[in-house]
Amino acid sequence: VTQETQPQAKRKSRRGPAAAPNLNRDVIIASALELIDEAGLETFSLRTLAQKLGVYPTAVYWYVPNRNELLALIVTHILAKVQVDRRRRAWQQSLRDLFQNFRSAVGAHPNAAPLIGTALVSNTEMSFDFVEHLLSILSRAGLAGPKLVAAYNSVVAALVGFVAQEFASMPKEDSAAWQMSVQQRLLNIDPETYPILAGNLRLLSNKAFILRWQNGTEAPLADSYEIFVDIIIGGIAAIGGTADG
Amino acid sequence: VTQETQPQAKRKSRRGPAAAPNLNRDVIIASALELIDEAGLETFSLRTLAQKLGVYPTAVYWYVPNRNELLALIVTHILAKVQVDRRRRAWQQSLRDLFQNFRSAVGAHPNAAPLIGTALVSNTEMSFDFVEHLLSILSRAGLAGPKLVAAYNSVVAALVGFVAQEFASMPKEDSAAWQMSVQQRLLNIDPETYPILAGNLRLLSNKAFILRWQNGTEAPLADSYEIFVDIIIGGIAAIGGTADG
DNA sequence: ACCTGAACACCGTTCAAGT
DNA sequence: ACCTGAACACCGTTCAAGT
Repeated sequence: VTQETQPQAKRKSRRGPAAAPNLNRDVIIASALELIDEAGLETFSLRTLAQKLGVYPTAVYWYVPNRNELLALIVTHILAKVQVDRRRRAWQQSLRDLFQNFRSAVGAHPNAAPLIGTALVSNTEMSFDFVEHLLSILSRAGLAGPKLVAAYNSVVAALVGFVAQEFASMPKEDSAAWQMSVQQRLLNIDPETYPILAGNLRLLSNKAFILRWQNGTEAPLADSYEIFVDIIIGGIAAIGGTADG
Repeated sequence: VTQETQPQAKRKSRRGPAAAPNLNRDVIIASALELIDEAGLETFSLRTLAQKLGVYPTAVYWYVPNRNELLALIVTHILAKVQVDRRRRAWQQSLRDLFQNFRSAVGAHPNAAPLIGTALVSNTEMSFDFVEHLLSILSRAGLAGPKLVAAYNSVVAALVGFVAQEFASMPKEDSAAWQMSVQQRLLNIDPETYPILAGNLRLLSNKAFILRWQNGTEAPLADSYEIFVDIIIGGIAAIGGTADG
């Protein structure tokens, strides 16, 4: 039953034996990301990737140590699009741009969003350019010492937290029945026990975490994100000034 | 070769045939969480869970529709510990408590932290108590309309973003070689190209995202978290006041 | 150096069958 | 109602072998 998984036959039938695979890391990463973009993370496997590449599954192991490392490489690839522009402007504007760039980069590959939250955290491949850029912004905000560290962690947490959740795939996004049930539960809320929720139901429905049935691809949270950035900037400004931690 | 996976024999040999499994949702969730706490998410499977329960893997399906739903139930179980206290105090203090409670709840099961980021987002099982509680805090902060929605999203993003990352497991936490390599890379940083990073290396090493080699279990980010909460509170106060969105 | 090919030890999930 | 038991269609990863 291994006949179906013989990629060589496919490749030869298409291009003839002269068409060497010419595999390499970039091709693997690009193909993997295409698969994830098209079909999502759940269906992604090294075997479907190999099939797309016209290669045996084990061939990938020549360029990538294992599946997890491949996923980390994909995250690096996605976040490489987060430009670090060195124009000297107000730190608020620089931070605003960073937030927008980050959201754009992740939003370009929403199906890969769940990877950001876990893989960025300790990405050795991640260039220090990002780190230095963020630190310089916060320094310009008047932060130093422990407050600088805390603000750095805060911004990273904020970036990842919002965007990863915004584009996180809903459990059964395709199921109309599930979407209906979420909406039904919201409509049946008791205004006595949940007055504020009931009073703002129209504003919150499908526009707030936990209370939505579509993710950022179909129902973007751009407005909330801008205010989110305002909150972070305002908060940093509030703790700034005295730089003694 | 299915002899090894016959749990009935084990059960009988221990307790005799009278010892019925008495399976139910709570037992399954508790056992699953124990396995995750002990061995991590990577090794967790419905088959190891069934083995622990002394039951065939398929028996679990009587109580849980599938693996993903089980993981969602586990998240709900963990976050149920986030107490909603209805004492009327300054909104700042209520928000501070919420952040601390959330971090404690997730920190009690760090290996399950990656689940929080993706599963909370659309958890239908999640009680509306949490939502109403957060909305009431933000109302007391003077927010209404679109700003209320945005602040709600911001707090959820902040809660999940920081804590999920703080407790996210490092790629090869057990590997001393990997830890050394991270530290080496940091020590070899060029102070010319990365002046701020180099100048704050001692403060940042193992205490900042991307620049650490241990997660929150071994190297908690409690100090950063407190300042993070200050930033969020300060930012909400800054956008508050005028409640017209 | 780079890829094939077979094999190992797993998975989640289904379905029919038992009790 | 609740669980067994077998089976299906997958996985990631290893290792030896080819070229």
